[in-house]
Amino acid sequence: MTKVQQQLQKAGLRPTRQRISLGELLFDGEDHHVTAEWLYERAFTAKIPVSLATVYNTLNQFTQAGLLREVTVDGAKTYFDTNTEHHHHFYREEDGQLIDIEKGAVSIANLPVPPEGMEISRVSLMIRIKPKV
Amino acid sequence: MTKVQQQLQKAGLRPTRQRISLGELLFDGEDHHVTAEWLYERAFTAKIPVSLATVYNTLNQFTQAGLLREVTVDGAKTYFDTNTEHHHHFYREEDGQLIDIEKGAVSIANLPVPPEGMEISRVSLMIRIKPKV
DNA sequence: ATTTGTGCAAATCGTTTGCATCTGA
DNA sequence: TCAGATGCAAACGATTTGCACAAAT
Repeated sequence: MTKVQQQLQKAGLRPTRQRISLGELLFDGEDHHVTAEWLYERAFTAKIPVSLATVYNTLNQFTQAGLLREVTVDGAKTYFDTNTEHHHHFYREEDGQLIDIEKGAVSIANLPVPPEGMEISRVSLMIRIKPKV
Repeated sequence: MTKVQQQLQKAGLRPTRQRISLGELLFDGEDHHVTAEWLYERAFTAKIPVSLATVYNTLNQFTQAGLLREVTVDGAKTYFDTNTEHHHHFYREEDGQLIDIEKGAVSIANLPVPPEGMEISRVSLMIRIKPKV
């Protein structure tokens, strides 16, 4: 039983062909920031027969299971980050790529107090970058 | 000539009925975070005949002209902020409302250095909040 | 008179869903 | 066996666009 299969099992997800295959593409030890579309194409070139709908479903399930973290950028696309630790991103405006910011490379001083009766759920910092002129 | 008309003129936008009306709704001295849909309904109840497409177009033009600032939150909706100064937001997860964070209430220590050949274009901090349990 | 804006409906994009069919435990 | 997963195509919601008509300079 592969590592991916174990992860799926622990998450209560049936280790089906497509979930295992997609899992293998995603969890190869590196950090990835993928869109559904990207993963779909990647699977296609890897000769893994899977539909786009299933890729979406699978990404959402993986996210629910805590295997991925959803990152929303501009409007449009949603990224899924294989690095599920809390961290921030650079966002390259030219091509829409996300780049991790090393944990600890930034710190936010004196977080503002949330309004009465509210508590902070998540803090996200996004640094948009563009080519120097 | 009203204030809004002057703003439009300065921005090189023809002061048409709908632009003036929408401008009046937006720039009433308070800060607003509006969605196209919201403004459309607001205009409707204010008996301003305008189509949703025109609301979108107008918001985009105002944004280009620097009269508004676009704020993207989750996926889906885009907000337009009448406060065009650089500032951050609380985001209420329960109802999707944006709340300004007073300028100077937060500070980000040691911003990370962008990758080679890149420069920072914009830094945005979004603090998601939820009701205390 | 010319240029620019507006309204409508159709088009687009990313994403989700309904449903019949398959598949893993 | 049989709940749960997959594929497809159709449904979706937010936003944009093409084009005929209307209004501003």
